[in-house]
Amino acid sequence: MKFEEAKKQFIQTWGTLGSEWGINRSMAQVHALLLISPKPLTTEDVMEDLSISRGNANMNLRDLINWTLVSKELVPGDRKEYFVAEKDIWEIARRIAKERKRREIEPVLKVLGQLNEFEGSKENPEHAAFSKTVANLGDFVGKMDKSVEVMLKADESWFFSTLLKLLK
Amino acid sequence: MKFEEAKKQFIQTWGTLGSEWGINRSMAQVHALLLISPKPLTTEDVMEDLSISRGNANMNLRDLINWTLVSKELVPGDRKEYFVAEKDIWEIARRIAKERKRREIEPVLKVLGQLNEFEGSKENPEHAAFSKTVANLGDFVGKMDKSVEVMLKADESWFFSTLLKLLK
DNA sequence: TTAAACTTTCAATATTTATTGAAAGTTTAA
DNA sequence: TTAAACTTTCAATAAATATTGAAAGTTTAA
Repeated sequence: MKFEEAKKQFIQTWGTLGSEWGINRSMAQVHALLLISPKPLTTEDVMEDLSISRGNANMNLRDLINWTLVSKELVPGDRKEYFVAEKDIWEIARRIAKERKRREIEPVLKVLGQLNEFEGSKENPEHAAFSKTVANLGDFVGKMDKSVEVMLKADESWFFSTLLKLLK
Repeated sequence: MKFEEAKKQFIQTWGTLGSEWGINRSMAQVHALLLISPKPLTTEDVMEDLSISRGNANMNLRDLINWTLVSKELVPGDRKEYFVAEKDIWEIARRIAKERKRREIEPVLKVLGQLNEFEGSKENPEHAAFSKTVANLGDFVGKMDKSVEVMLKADESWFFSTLLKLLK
């Protein structure tokens, strides 16, 4: 396989994976492009390489910056903004986990807590089943939340070695 | 909060979470509905409770069955099909993890493996950066894949206690 | 200042994804 | 058998989401 083909396939694969995980395809592709670039890229570079519009490139770069996966970089003597991606995969995973914890897990945890205080009677099977499910889920999501905290505090080698040495 | 309101909010919250994770909103809502139902439900029950069409209800129930999160149940003396959800949250998590591993992680792992065999030169910085990123990602995704395997073999109490006792 | 270089915004449009509902298909009781 | 009860399919439609590109906004060098 030629380099150009491999590059295309990498960007496309990462885009597909992104959309399966609720991330906009273009954003994942811009990320992929920056991940494999040895040097900072401009908005124009991104537009050309991915054949997308200026507005689209700009928006996705801004989103990636919000996710703390990409940062702006200044090149002395040049007015353009350049962009670089964090390259350390473990650091990327941590930043994504941190954001999703904050944006998704925590709000759900809050709602589940509130829902357990509804006015119901133990005699009513509907109410009883509801209580039980909400409590179990709250418990589980709480553990997931704590697990992500462990991951955020850990370093890569400790985290995986703890898990993996248990697998024959 | 009254039961009916709590129920609505639960279904809505689960639907939102689903769509954030690349799962169709209706499918997550059907799942939520079955999760809190003390008894098996028919397609009609689902249609009415969620105000969705027969086709939609049928499709999402079929999808949930494919994900092994819901199963058909026969009620003697009744021709209708009834549906029940797996209620054990840990079991649900394992089944989802198993499916996503198969559908998403494994294909990506395969592609990343192939991409490392592209024809490139060490001298070319583009090629070198590409190799490095692809190799690092392959390594990381491989560890994720193994971690999911650990989870699939483990039981809930072991899995979480191993992780959580490390968190003060 | 100012005008060129660059970035951001956003209404219009295109694309993708989900939903409907009626028709076709299947199963079962009699 | 057959016809009623039920399930599935799928083309049409609606809804949600992403993308465009031109205009507005901002920054900088001179």
